[in-house]
Amino acid sequence: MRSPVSTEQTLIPRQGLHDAVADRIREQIVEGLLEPGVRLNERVLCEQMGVSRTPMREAIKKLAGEGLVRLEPHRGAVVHRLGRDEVAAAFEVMATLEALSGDLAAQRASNDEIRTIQELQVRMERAHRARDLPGYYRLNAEIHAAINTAARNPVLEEVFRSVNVRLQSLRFRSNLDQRKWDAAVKEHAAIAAALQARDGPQLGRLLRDHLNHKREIVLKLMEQES
Amino acid sequence: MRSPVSTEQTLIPRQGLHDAVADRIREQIVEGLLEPGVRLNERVLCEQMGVSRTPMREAIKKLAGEGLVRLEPHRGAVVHRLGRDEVAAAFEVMATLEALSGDLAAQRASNDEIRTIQELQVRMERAHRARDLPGYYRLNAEIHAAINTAARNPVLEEVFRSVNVRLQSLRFRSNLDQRKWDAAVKEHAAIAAALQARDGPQLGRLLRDHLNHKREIVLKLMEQES
DNA sequence: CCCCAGGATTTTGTATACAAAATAATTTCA
DNA sequence: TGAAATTATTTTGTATACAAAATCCTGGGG
Repeated sequence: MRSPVSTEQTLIPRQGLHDAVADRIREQIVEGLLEPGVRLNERVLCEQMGVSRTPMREAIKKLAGEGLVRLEPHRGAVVHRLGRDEVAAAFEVMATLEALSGDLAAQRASNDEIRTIQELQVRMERAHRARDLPGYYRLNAEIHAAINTAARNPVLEEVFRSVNVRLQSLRFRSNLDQRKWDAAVKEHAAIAAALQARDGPQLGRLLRDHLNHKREIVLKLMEQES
Repeated sequence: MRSPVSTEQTLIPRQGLHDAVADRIREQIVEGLLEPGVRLNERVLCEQMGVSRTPMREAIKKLAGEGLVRLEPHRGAVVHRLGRDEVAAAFEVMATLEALSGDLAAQRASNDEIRTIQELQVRMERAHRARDLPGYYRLNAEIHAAINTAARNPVLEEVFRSVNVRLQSLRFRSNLDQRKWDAAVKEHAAIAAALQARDGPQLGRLLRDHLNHKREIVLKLMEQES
């Protein structure tokens, strides 16, 4: 299924079993292993992960706060199902947050950060030419995250991640067609250029449009599937 | 073992003790009863509220997810202290979210909602003339919440509340001077007018500016106090 | 054959018990 | 006397136990 987890066990300081368990479940939700609508059975999950119910329940409360699961009184937690309207709503918010992120990043990014992002852009274009979709997605996410970091606004960063997590379970399966893919890469080139020029308003506009296009693509895909 | 819990048990449908406890603690933090920096002692809080540690800990995890407290491994939770930078960051995000909220509300609000907001505006102006600061704050918050609801974007609404909660502990003590107050009311009149005209972009701009002014006021007050 | 009533079983919600880490207190030695 | 070390106490972290609600299963009646 997946090579040993290797990496991120010690990178980010965990706060105990709560967080480790929450991370595991979140991963399973985002990757689709836990599908929307299914109920989280505490006993089963506890046995799977070899922990008791106390940290498990605390983890589930955390995920509920993130909006990944919904709590039903006396009936446990179910994986939240994103409807068309909610996806549209989330993208509306994301578009605005990305625009702010870009605007701020253009003002505040260090030259080093800009250089790094340009480099990521080059590597992403390379992945695009190689038709390496997973690599493209990874680099794409890294670029957006880097811009976000360069915006020097921890609240924005946190809110951004919070909304983004819910959408990630969708994008995983959105293998877009070639034309849309080419267009997205083109948009990213313009984004990189605006950042290089430190043109905040322009970068904001481009990112907003970029996200709006992404929204349309995802919504189309959702309607196809249903 | 313990005297009956008395108050507010049935107002809002709670999901169990977790949420009830979380609401109580959140209230105490927002109202300043639990000051920034203090450590939450589980035993003490449990005795105060007459519950066991299990729901208490779940509640604290929830508050940590909301950013109101910070979890320190093996040392418990401390009430998060908002520094100048973080307040500025939060207002930057809020300004953008309010702008989006206004833009969407202008497009999507029902005539009924607009009427209701105009009415709130009238009552707020009345509170202003009467120098009724608490009433003013309450109506002010109601107007912003109403605009937010009219925007018909549940994700935005949730994110908005999430960021707003952290700032509420500040605004409580920000009794502004008369001139600033007058200016804010004037801004609100323009906001109400733009909503009436359903001018989304204009309403967005006004709300963004309004929040930016609020930010300056709050930052000034913070610097005075320190 | 379907539906529903009622008890058995599972599952969540809450409380308590035990283990490990951190804090506080006390003793010992320079 | 003062500081370090060691022990005692408190506090958090985790596991288990018990209560109440919900689900499941079975049997009876229409």
